[in-house]
Amino acid sequence: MKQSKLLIQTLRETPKDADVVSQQLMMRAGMIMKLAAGVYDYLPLAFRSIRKFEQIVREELERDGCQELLMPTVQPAELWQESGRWSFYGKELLRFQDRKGADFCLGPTHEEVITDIVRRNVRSYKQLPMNLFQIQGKFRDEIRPRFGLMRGREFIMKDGYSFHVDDADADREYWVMFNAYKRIFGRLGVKFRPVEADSGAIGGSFTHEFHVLAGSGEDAILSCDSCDYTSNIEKTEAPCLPVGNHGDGFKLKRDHFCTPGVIGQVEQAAGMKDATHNGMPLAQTSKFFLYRATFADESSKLVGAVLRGDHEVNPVKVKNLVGALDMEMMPLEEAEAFTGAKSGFMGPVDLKGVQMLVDKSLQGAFNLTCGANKTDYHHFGLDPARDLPGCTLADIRMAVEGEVCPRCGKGHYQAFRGIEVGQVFKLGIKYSKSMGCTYLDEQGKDQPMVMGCYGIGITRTVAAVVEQNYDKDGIQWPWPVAPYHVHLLNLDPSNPEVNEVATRLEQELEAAGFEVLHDEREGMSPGAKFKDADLLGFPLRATVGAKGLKDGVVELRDRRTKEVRKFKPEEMVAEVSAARDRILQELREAGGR
RNA sequence: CGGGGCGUGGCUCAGCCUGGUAGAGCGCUCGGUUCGGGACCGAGAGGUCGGAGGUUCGAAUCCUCUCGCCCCGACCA
Repeated sequence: MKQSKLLIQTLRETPKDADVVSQQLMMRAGMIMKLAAGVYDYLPLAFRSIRKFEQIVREELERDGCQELLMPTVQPAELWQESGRWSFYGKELLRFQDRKGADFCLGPTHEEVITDIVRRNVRSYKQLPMNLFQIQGKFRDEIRPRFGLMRGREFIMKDGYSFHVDDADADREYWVMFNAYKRIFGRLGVKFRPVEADSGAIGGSFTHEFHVLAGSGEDAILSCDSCDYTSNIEKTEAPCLPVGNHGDGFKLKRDHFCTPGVIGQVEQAAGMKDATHNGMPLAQTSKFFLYRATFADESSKLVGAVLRGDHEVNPVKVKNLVGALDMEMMPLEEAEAFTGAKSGFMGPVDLKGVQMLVDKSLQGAFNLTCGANKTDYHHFGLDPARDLPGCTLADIRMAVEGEVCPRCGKGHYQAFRGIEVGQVFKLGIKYSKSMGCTYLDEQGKDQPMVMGCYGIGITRTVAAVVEQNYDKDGIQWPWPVAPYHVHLLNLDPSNPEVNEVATRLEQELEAAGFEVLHDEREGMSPGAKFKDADLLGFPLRATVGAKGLKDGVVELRDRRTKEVRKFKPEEMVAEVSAARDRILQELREAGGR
């Protein structure tokens, strides 16, 4: 490919609204352009990388017998009403009407459509299992799109769905997909981790997210340094860390103390072992949160969470524990009206109609302090077991880096940041049941199919690859998803000899199966071409110039190691092949973990 | 949704406070000199100053409304 004909405009300056590295570099490299908030053009170079990654995904999924199909982006409301999600899916679902006033939406995901397809085409257990996938544009009207391709509103996704006769077979397929995903991300040569994740209240089954590790990742991951327990912090099991009870084992009766000004000092207070404040010992504080949880049947209830003062509540755990569909903190004014105390003096005692959850690190604790639900007063001597009848003891806190892993009891949590690029999920019969996707079993009885779903964010993965592969000069594409393999720089295109050699090398390399971008643009200084080549970041850069040819040599440079080799033009194909083999070998060794 | 900021040529931005001929650098076109890490000279093309309304002799600039974009927040009871 001749670069003079390529649709590309590299930028010397960073566009001002690009806030993450992948977005900055891909915009500067002329790969993507922003069309609207969270909506991007994928220009030819980016599209090549996208297509290459899609191809990897296809190959690995087809190895496991998955079938590719393509569903429409526009979906009728009826299907969503059938599954019940038309009303539950929030504002992320972009809805609109056609000229007749019929409701439609842009598909953010395709459970409804695929379930409809399968229920109309599959009747017998003999046809199962079946695993179908598509690669397609999705639209989710995010509250706040950001981070370029990593959190766009429109993006390309691989979504796959499997259908099974029973739970056991769905579980089997889950692990088949789990391993397929490990191969897929392994082939990219990026550092990634499969991560145990929150599966939400529905189904309650297990799920893994696949994360590409990158400092700019939106998700926090904790990984045990001894066993292989790795999980999203939303889900990470927190070890039980009981407080030593204050008061030498004397269980005090609960009483309240005037403590004006003790607000928002829980953290500090908890750190001061023997400190007192207005006569109130602060060694053992508790903190308290009030939530309103809403459920699938549109009912709602109040939920209270009680934790050690120095611990952080994990709202996802609280939400799942009560089985809520959605949960939010009670607005301050409402909470003040409900408890009768100003912020800083609310507490869990004697609140009616509140499901009370107590973090398990408070098991056996007594003599705790807590808000007294009376402004300027705190209780001292709180004993959850005694004072909070009907409370549930559970893990509701956020685990923290460095804590002992409760799974193996030996290792400690290490923290990572990750970009979620894939997820495998067991759906169960949520959709097949509500939408009547059934099969006839061997007894001729109607049974709902058990489903699994499997997603990979294609465009997000490509961005994540960039997040993990760049230096100050530009991108460093891993071979498998590089837009081109070789950037052939023709430094003197007006020099007939140089031009002849460069053109011949382009043809030879392409004949040998390499993808070559030949920079034969005229009137550009060598420096400018080098800068552009670094920015675009193809794995290999071949240089042909008058200066080199005078000595009978051309050059090959590795974008990553910056190693340069000089040799005769006729050795180019062999040199590129050798470099490719070496790069792919290193990639295999680095792949996976 | 709450708070803050920004909309001026393809990109980065100045001009606005204090109203009076729309600017710079990069990029683009043409000519020339250069030519191994973003060269230089000269000549050009390209802008309803996001949009609407208002104030004024006169608005990129002041006022009102509106649209778009960006950032922060939306867990410490």
